[in-house]
Amino acid sequence: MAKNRDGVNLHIQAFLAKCLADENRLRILLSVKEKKSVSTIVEELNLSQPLVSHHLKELKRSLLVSVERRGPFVYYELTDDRILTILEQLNELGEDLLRCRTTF
Amino acid sequence: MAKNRDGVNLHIQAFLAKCLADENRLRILLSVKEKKSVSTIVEELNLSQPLVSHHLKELKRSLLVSVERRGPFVYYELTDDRILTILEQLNELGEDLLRCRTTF
DNA sequence: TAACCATATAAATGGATATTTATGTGGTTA
DNA sequence: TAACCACATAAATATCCATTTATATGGTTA
Repeated sequence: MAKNRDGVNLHIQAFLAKCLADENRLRILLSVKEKKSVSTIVEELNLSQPLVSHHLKELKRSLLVSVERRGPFVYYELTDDRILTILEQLNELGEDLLRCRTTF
Repeated sequence: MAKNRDGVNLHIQAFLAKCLADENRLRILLSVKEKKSVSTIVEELNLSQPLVSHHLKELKRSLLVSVERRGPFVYYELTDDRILTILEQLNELGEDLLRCRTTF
């Protein structure tokens, strides 16, 4: 896999970051910390069903969520909790940056 | 500042993630780990000068880089090293996810 | 099989954003 | 001041992406 001199894969990073770059997708991602059906997510977040399906498809493509069909229901679940840690760090960093800015 | 029940600010997270969601912007971000002038970045990354300026403007807007003018030169530098840690974790997570997928 | 439910997909639309090309601005030096 | 350099900005374009609306698929139950 191609890496630059930092031993880091820009493509992977940008790809995953893209998944985190939309508020609705983030809400869905956080929502499936516990395994949920599509309709449950739709109700919980008050988003249209096709929109939720669309974002879930993206999240699945990024392997951040996994899918399981049970009868007519389809359940989605967060694949790896580390994404939550990363999000927390993004949040903390963002707030610190804002604090510094408004301090000066 | 508005937070959801996870004590987390979706807006900040999505905003910062957007900054990381473009490969060229990532390259620029990593490049200014050491303070550099615009022209240096342009040469180093082989990107057009307006494109680099454009992305630097975005990075500055996100407070991820800081600016300093010295004579005719303008120097940009990473504001906070924590973004590098976050990028490393994104990379590690991404590679692990890929590994799992190709394993099964 | 028909009707129904949950979800996925397609098509259409609007808005954002990456990139290029052209031009402006501000500092420096002759 | 004029010419020049470094950088920023504007305008134009093209691509991508979020969202909506409409429709299809696949499973269930009558």
